Amino acid sequence: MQKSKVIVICGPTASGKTALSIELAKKINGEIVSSDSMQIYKDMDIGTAKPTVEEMQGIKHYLIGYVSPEERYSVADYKKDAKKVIKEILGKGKMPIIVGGTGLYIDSLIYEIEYQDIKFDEKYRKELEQEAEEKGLEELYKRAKQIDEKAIEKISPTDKKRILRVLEIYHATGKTKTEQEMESRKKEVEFDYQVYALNWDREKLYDRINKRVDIMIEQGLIQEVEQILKKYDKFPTAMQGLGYKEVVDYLNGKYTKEEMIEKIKMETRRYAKRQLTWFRKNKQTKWLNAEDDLQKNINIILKDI
RNA sequence: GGCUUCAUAGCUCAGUUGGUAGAGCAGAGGACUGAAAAUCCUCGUGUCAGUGGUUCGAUUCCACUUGAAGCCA
Repeated sequence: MQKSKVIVICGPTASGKTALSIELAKKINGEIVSSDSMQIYKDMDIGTAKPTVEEMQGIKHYLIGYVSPEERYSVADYKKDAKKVIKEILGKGKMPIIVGGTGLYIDSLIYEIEYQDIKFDEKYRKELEQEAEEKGLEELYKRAKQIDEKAIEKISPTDKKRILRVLEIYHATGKTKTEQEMESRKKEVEFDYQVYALNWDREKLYDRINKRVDIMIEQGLIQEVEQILKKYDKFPTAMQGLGYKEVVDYLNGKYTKEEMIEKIKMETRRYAKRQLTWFRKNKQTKWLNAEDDLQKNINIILKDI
């Protein structure tokens, strides 16, 4: 049996993914599945540039604003949620369009990465962090190397997150990261993913990013953050979002408003660069010039389906 | 108008007792499997303001020019 087609539209932040995907969805009876690690959260609208109801033009969007900022969310959750939604859309006879900038989330789908059902061990994480603080990271690096020498070859001795992860995987499953990763890619990819990436001339993209940050501030990003801080009291991952952590620092008096705005712009530009590095890795991706007419790019996609 | 100080990477500045120079930031490239908007790695040639002079050799010393800052009138 032939696999169902699923469209994927990725690209750096502020590249015009939202507009393209909505126009495309209107043409092909599609529905949109977000693949954005920050848009999943409730009440974080302005800073994550969630599409507004008006922008959506009646096109159904999934996986946006459905998780509390107090919750911990990971790729494993995303993979499960996204697969469910894609099947639901296909079940209605519609075309799923995956849209977003979180490369890790997109890869979990297009490479059909399987995540074991394990729970996050808050206590163990804290123990490791404390140990890293007291004894130094080298200590943990050595231990991780004893467990999984192959995995550690690719990890820098200063990359705390990945060192901890090697230890955590072993602690939770008794397997090494290397073993776990081999097992995670055994399953055949279920759908026929057609991946497109949007890009701009670098300077133009940076210009769009800078302008977008100014607009976010005008739209009330600072007030949005204040409300979130009032409403919730823990943020395991949500406050890593660009624009959020910087506003929090500003509210704590760490910098002036102008400094904060410049910082958000700079960090967002860097983020866009990292996204491009990620998307370039997939050689099957078709690159669309976002500076071209929207219809022209839509026609390119239409030819493939 | 006079005096003083300064002019070095996109920016802020080191430095060379005369042998053509290096940090931080910015920027670029890369990695990435349960935090990923996170985390981490690599990368520094630039008429040393301009024109002359001294010298084997000047970015460094001298003169002039230009520009900036400060002080005095």
